[in-house]
Amino acid sequence: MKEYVEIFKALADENRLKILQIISGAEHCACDIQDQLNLTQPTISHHMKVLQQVGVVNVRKSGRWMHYSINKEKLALVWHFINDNLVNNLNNNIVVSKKECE
Amino acid sequence: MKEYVEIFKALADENRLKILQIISGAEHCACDIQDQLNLTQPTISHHMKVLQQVGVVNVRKSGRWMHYSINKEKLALVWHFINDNLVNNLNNNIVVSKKECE
DNA sequence: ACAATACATTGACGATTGTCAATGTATTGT
DNA sequence: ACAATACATTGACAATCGTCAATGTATTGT
Repeated sequence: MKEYVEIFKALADENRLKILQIISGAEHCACDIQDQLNLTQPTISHHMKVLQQVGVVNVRKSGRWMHYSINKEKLALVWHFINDNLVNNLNNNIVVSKKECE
Repeated sequence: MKEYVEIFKALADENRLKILQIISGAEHCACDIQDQLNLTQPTISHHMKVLQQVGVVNVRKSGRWMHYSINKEKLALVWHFINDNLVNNLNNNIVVSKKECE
């Protein structure tokens, strides 16, 4: 579960969500991302590292360029986590004795 | 989109995820949640406020008790946001001129 | 070899966050 | 009316986070 906490932390930033939207259509290089966001290069680099570390983006290095793309499988896991654990509660938790509050 | 940033911030905490799991099975009061997490009452109160404000939990007051439950519709929206905007990119973004990086 | 390019790393800063102790506010039972 | 209960609010603190300027590291083209 701590894994999902880290993923949600990575998603909990407007600029990182924008980055994911940018690369969700097609693979993009870091310079490309920088052109579309009003941020410095080190900041972009930092955000890409965060997104990589939690596994929601894939990286492909080619010469001087780093090409980033969405890791759909990872995001699908997040998708399932929300659905199974929070919405539908598939892990039918042994409800620890509910108090008599009404 | 900023709305989803706030929701992901709310989900980006281990104790708040635990709270959501606890109430995902059935409605629970705050004291019930406190019994299952090793946190003080003010901290629980704070977390519940965060979860309420972004709309992922519903509240029902009955006398001295506050009864919390999952807002499934809201979580379904999060679920769709990830799927439509990040994984499948349904809002086919007008790809701003990709540079000639290869 | 050298300059230019694409990106990473470091260090610093203000801002935000999770937590708690102390205190406040309704509501219930006697 | 009064004590007890369930929860909210306030204020404080350490820790984390987003950002940038400065600098470092590969890689390419000349």
